[in-house]
Amino acid sequence: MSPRVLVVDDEPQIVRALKVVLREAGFEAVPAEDGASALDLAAVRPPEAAIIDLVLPDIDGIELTRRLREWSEMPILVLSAVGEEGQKVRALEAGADDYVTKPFGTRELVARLQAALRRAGRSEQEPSIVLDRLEIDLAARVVRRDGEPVHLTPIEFDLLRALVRNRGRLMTHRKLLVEVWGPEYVEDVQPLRTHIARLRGKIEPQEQSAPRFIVTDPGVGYRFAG
Amino acid sequence: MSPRVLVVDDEPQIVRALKVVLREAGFEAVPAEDGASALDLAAVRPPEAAIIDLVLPDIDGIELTRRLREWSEMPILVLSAVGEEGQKVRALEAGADDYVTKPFGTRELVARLQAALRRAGRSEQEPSIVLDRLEIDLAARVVRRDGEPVHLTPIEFDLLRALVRNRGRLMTHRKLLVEVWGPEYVEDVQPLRTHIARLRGKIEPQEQSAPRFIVTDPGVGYRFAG
DNA sequence: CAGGATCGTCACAGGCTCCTCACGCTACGT
DNA sequence: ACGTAGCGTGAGGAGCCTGTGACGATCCTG
Repeated sequence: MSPRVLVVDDEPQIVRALKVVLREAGFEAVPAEDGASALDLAAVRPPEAAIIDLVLPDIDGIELTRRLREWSEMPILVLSAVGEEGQKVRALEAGADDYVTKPFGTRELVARLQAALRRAGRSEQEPSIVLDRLEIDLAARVVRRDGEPVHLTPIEFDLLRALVRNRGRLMTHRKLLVEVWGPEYVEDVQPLRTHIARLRGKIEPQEQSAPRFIVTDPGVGYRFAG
Repeated sequence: MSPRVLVVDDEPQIVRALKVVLREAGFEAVPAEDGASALDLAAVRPPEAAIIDLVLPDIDGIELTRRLREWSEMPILVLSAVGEEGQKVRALEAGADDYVTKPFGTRELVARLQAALRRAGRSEQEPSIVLDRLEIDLAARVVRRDGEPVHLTPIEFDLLRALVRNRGRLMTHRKLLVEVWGPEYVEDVQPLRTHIARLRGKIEPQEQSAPRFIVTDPGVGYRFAG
């Protein structure tokens, strides 16, 4: 079952274009041509996300955003034509998750939609993990060892989070570098090593011995033992 | 024990549908088919919340809302058919927490119900916190140090509240800026720093030392030590 | 066994974030 | 008009985070 995306726009060609784009990206577009029918559709069978044009025949996109936000936390993207950028702040205040100016690339739109969905799914509830005497609360960004809070630097925590989110699975150097530093740092393996070392020094139970949590996979990457 | 929700409606099919939906969402539905029996049921064993149809055999939903409000602060959702939107204001004035127009999606209804319960749980009792010699009463918007009231400016108090509501957890610069200043100020970290400094000056026990309450997480944000 | 590749560790220097403080602006009440 | 409260801004300095490069250890391979 592909995720449903409510598309609210009164220009048929835009709706048609979005339908195609979304289908290719694995979404099902649910079209609505004005605010009232959008609210009805969303009420009867709430979609996973919504793309809303700023200008609609009845109420404007911002008002529609506000109405949906009254009861739903679904990701909402607002579309606008050029020259309407001034509305951006108001749209975000009303609860929109992102604001896209026409003309937009279809790939950009899909990317933004997926990013919003990822954020929504993630904020739900990050897992809190306890093993041995190590305690990791990703949401609170807190790590404890033997009950005592351990201070981690930003990179150290992001690294640990990337590993823990995929615990049991192998994380290649490449994946870790992209996730923590960004795509342009794919080559810089040495800093990664250094930070892994520092992280181990803070969370591994005993010095001078085989790591319990962060295991090295020589030539490939690291994995968090879950 | 799942929370009990009073469902007042004289149409058996609606009641049956709501029963199923609520059970799936972790609630127990307590059905009543008219206002009189609803009042009886609520009096005998008060539910956590109520969903009331606008049209009932004896008294109307608004009157029932008013009667319940005389002694209860439970969240109340009023249902109405299309064309009855004019009643919305009256329902809210009578003390309803939300107003849902049929046809409604089951997930929307549940979302609104949960939102209302969240609001109720929050306003009911904003945590009043005492640690060391600091006392914070969020509901009363009062802060004391050693029993003496401390004056906080609006921004300072909102900042403290955002931190205290999430105490123990890290609040990123971004989150604090959105919560206190609004989404359009996401970038303005320096003012945040300044106000944190002023706030610390007013509530931290000793000058010239490591903060006891508002702890800095370098590169990420702040957290309130709870 | 020899060579090479990968990895862990360490000290260090640069840079960035943060705190503090003084100042100017605005809104508001006297 | 004047004073005050609340707020944002910028400079300056301290402290911490981070990347770097070198070195030794380990493992694999030929």
